[in-house]
Amino acid sequence: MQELKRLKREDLCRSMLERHADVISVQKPDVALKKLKVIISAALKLSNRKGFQAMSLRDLSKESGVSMGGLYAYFDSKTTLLNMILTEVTDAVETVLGNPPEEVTRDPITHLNWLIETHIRLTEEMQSWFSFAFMEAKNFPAKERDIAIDSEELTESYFSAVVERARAEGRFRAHVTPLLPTMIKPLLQDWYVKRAKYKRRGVSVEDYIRSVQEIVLAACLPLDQLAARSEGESGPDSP
Amino acid sequence: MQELKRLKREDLCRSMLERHADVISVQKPDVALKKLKVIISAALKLSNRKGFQAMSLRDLSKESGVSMGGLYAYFDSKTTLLNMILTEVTDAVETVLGNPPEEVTRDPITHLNWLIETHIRLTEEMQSWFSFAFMEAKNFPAKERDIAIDSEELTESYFSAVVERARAEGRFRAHVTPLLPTMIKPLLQDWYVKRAKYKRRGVSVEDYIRSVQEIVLAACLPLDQLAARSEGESGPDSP
DNA sequence: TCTTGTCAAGCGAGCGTTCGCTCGATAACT
DNA sequence: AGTTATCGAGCGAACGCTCGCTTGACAAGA
Repeated sequence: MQELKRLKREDLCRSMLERHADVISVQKPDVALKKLKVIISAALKLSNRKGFQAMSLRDLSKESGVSMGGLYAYFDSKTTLLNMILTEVTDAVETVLGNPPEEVTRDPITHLNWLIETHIRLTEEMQSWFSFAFMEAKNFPAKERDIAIDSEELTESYFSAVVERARAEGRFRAHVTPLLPTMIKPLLQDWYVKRAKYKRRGVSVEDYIRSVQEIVLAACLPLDQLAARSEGESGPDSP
Repeated sequence: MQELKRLKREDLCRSMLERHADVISVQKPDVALKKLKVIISAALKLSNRKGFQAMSLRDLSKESGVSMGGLYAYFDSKTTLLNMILTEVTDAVETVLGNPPEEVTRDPITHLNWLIETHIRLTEEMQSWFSFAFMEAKNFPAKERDIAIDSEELTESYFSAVVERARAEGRFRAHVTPLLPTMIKPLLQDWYVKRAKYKRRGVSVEDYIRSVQEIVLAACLPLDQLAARSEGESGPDSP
């Protein structure tokens, strides 16, 4: 989980600053970083409350304490602001899920469990970013919508690859639905999409992770291994 | 599936006409029904393309061929239009899922399979309505958002009830995650939320239904029954 | 030490546009 | 002729975005 430590809001804003240096007119890095953090925090808060489209730049100005003109020192259009946040989220997914620790990849089942856990913990850590990026993606301008879709497909491909490998190595039972990798995604997404519901019901991240892992493994592991697992509850991942 | 037959756009619009007779100023029923159908079809088409908020009433006027003033003979505000469609969707869910045929409810496993199949077929039949109602629900005004949330919880309660019954009757294995009923929902929703993706990949409704049923049953049935099922592929639902 | 010049940074009234919505005029029936 | 249905120009408000102006920190010149 050490990668998740690097994903604090400050680091993400620093990365945004570098990536979009051409449209950000503020020169002094410490001033720019401090104010960008305020702006992004306000943008996430407002657009999580009522959606990105419905968030007016006047709302954002009031919430962040930065004037209308001041905002445009950090982006050249509202769509660019969308793009900046979106890029940071999709980059985080690729960085974190695409670089599993070496010891995890030795066993495909361990790898599968790691992907599930890490994805949920990542979306937990960056909950407002993910809500922002994917909940209303279909209403984005074409280019930004494609970024969101590509990111989703990339995530699915990580699951497809590890499922395919487990199948090839004979670690799964004879019949596993070919839609399994696709269907893992909605299970993971529900954690940040319906976050309020789970909070209200007192479901912890750990409960949720374990539950998704159980459902996924129940759908693909050989039956004798399922039996062994349910006897030694909370047993190790690797055989 | 005979209930689904009743859910044609014409019937839904007729129902809307009755339910909102107080705000619809057009008197002649046949004229009103015909025009309402055109308006609703256009509204669903446009808001599925770019979201309800982003759909302006001028867009709707142009798409439907009804003037701005003409539209206001059928609703007194844009929010009322939202409410009219939303109410029809949630009502359809309640009517269809809440009234299973008697022969289905005898066995809880059969009932569970029926709920999964019927929910997916319902959302297939009314795909644009469901996208409209739930994809951007969190950006709705408070009252309409609550309607959408209540409808979701009602759906979940149907699954909770049948899962609880199966558990009580000893039809499930010893350990089943308590989050199972909650997690069925995102699996069902993915069918209309990511409809374009499944279409592109050539996944049929039947494939999808079977896949969800497999995953859900694998998570709760006793292991020996799972073994029996996988031998006699496409076996009957009841033992 | 004090004055003055400079310029990045920030401000907010105001631009053109589009929004949801209204209403008096007109058209189409009975 | 009288009722019902439809129209679309027009309203005030709010939108994304701009631009002339103010501010404040800092360094050079006296």
